[in-house]
Amino acid sequence: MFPNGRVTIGDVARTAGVSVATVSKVINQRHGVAAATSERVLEVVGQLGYESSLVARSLRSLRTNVIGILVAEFEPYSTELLKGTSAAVEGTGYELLAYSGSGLTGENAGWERRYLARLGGTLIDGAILVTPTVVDVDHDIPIVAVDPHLGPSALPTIDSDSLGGAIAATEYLLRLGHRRIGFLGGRPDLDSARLREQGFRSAMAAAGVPVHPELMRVGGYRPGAAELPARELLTLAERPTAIFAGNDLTAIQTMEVARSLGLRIPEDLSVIGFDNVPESALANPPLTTIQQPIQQMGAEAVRMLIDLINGTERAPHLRLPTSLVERSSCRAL
Amino acid sequence: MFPNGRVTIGDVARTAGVSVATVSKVINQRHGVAAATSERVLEVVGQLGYESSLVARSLRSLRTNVIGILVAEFEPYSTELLKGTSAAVEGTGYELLAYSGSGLTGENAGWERRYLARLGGTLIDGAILVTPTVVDVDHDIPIVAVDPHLGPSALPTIDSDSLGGAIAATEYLLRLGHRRIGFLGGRPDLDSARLREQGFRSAMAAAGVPVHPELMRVGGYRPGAAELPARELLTLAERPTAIFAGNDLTAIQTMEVARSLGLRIPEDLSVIGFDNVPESALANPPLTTIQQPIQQMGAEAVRMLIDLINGTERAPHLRLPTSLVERSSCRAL
DNA sequence: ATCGATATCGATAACGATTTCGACGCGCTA
DNA sequence: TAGCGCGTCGAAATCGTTATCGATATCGAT
Repeated sequence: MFPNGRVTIGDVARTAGVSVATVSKVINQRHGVAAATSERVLEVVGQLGYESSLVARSLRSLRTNVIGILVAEFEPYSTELLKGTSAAVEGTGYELLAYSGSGLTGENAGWERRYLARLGGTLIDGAILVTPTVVDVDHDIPIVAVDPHLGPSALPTIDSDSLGGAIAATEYLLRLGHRRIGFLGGRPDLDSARLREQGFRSAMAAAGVPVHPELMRVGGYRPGAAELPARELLTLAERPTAIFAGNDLTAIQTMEVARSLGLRIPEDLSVIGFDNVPESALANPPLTTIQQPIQQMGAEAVRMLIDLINGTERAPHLRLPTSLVERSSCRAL
Repeated sequence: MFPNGRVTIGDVARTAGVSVATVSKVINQRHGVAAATSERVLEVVGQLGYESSLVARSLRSLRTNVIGILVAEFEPYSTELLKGTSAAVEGTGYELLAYSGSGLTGENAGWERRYLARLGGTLIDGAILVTPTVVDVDHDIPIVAVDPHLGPSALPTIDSDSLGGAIAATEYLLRLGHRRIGFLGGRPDLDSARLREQGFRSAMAAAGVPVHPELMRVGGYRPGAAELPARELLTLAERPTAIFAGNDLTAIQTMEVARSLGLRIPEDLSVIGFDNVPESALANPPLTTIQQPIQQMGAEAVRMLIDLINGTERAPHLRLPTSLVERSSCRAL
């Protein structure tokens, strides 16, 4: 019926015998249009199956009722977060748009800035940044950071008690009799990674156990990034009896490397992770780890962001508790 | 520096002392601009940190190098799929945009059509529809359906061997000695749900075991939707000794209902699911289920879609195998 | 009958980008 | 010297929508 395939506001206007402007008003429920006209327009809209283009709309106007969540890639942590945000957005009138770039890895830090710019004037009314590589962005729109970058953040943030969790994990290994404990850190630019290392060190110090520099490695949070340091750690002349990994992905990779080296878990090596993503229960053996309430963090991020959009003020920082979940990857020495 | 906060192509043009058109040509590497000019423009682009707006660009032109994946909500199945697509998109030059609406539930079938329209002329070059509620859409852009709707689909589709998987699940329960087996179906408009029921029936028939109509219920795939039918099934005068659930979410809910009714699993009731999402291993007890290669399905969807966009032809239907994974939710009678 | 207040409506300018096409300068040839 | 072709560049149209604001119609009051 229409040459383009797409039916535009112009088509509706022509069919209904009114102007484009009037149709726009009807759609957006602005006042200043007669009830009869409005009804006629709405009928045509229904007949033609017109839907206003999000792209064109967002180019012109300010509100889109869409909130964006920016992740580097969809790995277990960010998808867990996505589940939480998805559930929380239900019934709020907002829609969720998740954006992930390819090749946004390691070297090109600050990609969120570029993406926020690319998303343009406002495809989105606000954004959630997951494990951002920046501490600040031009506040064109409200932004909430989950698991924020190092340093005093200008952004409202949500994280979990990494310090306490790391202490709990370390004390757990200590209690099992381990003394030679390897530490496989996370993305070094993340506040959470620093706190986890700090928690590890302080728990070790409190127990009077020295930490050997050779046992401190950095794994990064990306899938694949932990393989090399894990291998280095496990082929040391004097191998650690336990490894505390900065996140579950790293821990799972460590177990794979260990197995490829002929080590049995937990008999020859204990491994503890951090996050408690669902995959950890699938690992072989099931991973003992520190749980973060990831989905809840996502939900809180949404609530905070919407409050920010609406101008309702709220505490700009929220820290949720962590807890130990014991499975089968650790054993007393 | 710039009133708007955002730096536009116009700002770049003005600063570089050229026209907007020239800047556009430089950005898009069109020929017809002198090397010296090009260099100067690129320098200004760098200085100002200009990024072209995806919104404005997509309004005017055809390609965006973004592919969209439309899901009703981010539950375990669709997020698993997301992981697969995310990994597959890496290195292809495409970016991934996941869109989920709120309140897109049950009653408003055909929401994909509206969304595809809303996404406009082309914010995206192609789309992946996950468990769509429609069998067909206006092919404005290439589209691939994962776990498609009932009926002969005009769309290229990807699914897994639901029939074979359901037969395997049923035979497994039969082998354990169960005869009175309840079936908790999935979204009835999905081809996979129909095939799973069909597989169940045919395996039962092959074993000469009658299926009682009172033991056939429909759960739906949504979180929360299975509670009522599960309760009905478990409070029957003559309770089933085993339940085959149409997907893992349903199975997990069934186990929760069972526990709330004081039933122990697997002592009093065996439960088997379908999908093998990571959450199933976290369930209590860990769920025995039929595995679909969900992430692989996502990866194949991306490959197929990109081939479609590029015009490279490919088989329009792909079916991946399923397999049984035994955990602890089933027991011999 | 005329005026002015109030509703209703539409022409038009943005929004930020891409693309077409004509203008311009320059060197070369007839 | 006039004409032609070529390489560069920019003015302007366009995409679909919303916001502004002037134009028209309606109607009660004087």
